[in-house]
Amino acid sequence: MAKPMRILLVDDHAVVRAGFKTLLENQGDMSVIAEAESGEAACRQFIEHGPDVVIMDLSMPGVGGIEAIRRIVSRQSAARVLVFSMHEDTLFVEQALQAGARGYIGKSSAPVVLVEAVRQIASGNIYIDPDIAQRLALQKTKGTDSPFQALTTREFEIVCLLAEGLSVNAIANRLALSYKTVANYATQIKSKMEVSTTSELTRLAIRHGLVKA
Amino acid sequence: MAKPMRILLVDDHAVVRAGFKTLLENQGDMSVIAEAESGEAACRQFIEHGPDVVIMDLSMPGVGGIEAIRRIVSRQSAARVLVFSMHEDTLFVEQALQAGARGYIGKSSAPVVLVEAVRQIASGNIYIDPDIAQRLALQKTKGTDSPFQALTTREFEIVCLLAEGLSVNAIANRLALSYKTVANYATQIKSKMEVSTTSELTRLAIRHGLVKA
DNA sequence: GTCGGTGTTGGGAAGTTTTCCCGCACATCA
DNA sequence: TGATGTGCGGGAAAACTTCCCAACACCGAC
Repeated sequence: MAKPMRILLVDDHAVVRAGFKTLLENQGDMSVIAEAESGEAACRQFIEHGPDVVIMDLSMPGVGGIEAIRRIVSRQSAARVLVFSMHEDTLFVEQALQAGARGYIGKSSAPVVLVEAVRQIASGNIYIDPDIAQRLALQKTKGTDSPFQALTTREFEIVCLLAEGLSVNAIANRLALSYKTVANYATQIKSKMEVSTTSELTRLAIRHGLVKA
Repeated sequence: MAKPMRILLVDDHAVVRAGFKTLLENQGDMSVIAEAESGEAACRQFIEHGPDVVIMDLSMPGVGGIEAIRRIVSRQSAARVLVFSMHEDTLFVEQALQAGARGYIGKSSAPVVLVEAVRQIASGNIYIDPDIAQRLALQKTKGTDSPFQALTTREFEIVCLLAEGLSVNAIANRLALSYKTVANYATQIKSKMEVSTTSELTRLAIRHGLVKA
């Protein structure tokens, strides 16, 4: 038998990590060699351990999952990152893949799908939950109506944080950007979304599933 | 050894269920006898199996976890429900306990806490994640159950308009007040509600049904 | 390869909003 | 008949927003 796959598990949720770890290691050929509970920690662990596969939750405090993927992939373009996310909104899928993720599975995926996805990605393939892939394809064919699709990656990232209630300053801090940059983005986003207050933006984001109420 | 605890696992997230199941069954004296992925299914499974403990996620599509707890407890007031939730917002904790939950642990709880919580609840005790319990107690000493009840009439009026997306200026106009007055109210409201951004306030208002998303 | 388009990052300056502190009016209630 | 709570708003400083601009990287087109 080949040597076990070396997996880095990233989720801010300790109980979920523990569950995953048990689940994966029960496969026999998978080994969770490191865990991280933030984007920053994920980058550090990635550099230190060079895992075969990274399993990454998107919604984490601090630098979010998308940004973590971006950092990891920019350092090591062959990195194999599997996103495991609570949101199945196709907007997040697109953003994650654009950031360099090799796979995406959602909260309603069957456990066997997680394992299968890890295997596929470890072999260098790309794996997207069939359900999600189908929806994504469907949306692509008929164009779509979410106003948020007009946003760039950065804009999307910022609108999520804004809608979650972070201040411009807090966002600048989290993303390591100048306060001015974030403020400018915020203005631009409101203009693109055709709203004038942060409150309207928040409600729009909630309606479109970018954040929960 | 006593016969194993019979557990009903409720989470709309199949992979998380699988992880939990493995984790719990590794304890030796816990057995997941049924799973459900919606509030409705949870009620049916509860009636059918009469588990010793129900582990319930709150955020589920359709009838949410809170409503499921309410239904289960109304049918069987001795039911032992442990809430395991992504949100650690005390609003949810209060709602869950009020609905009849016997325990609450959050996303950042250690795995050992989940196991401990299950044991405590199975023995008829109540278990709340210490961190959360502390925050809850703190809030109780200085607050009421619906945070918006602490607001005066005028404040309430203004918070509704703010959450609907009106600017301070627009509100001043509509209510024929000085914009200074409204701005001062807005500040005071945020302080009372313990939020720092309008976005947080909006989400709070939506969660409490003051406005629709 | 150069060119233009687009995305990202931020400075400058002016304008607007927020915040904090204060005072006044008025009603209610002990 | 004060004490208190509520409604209202001014002043000043701090913070934020907006608009306009510039540099840089990257990518596709010619």
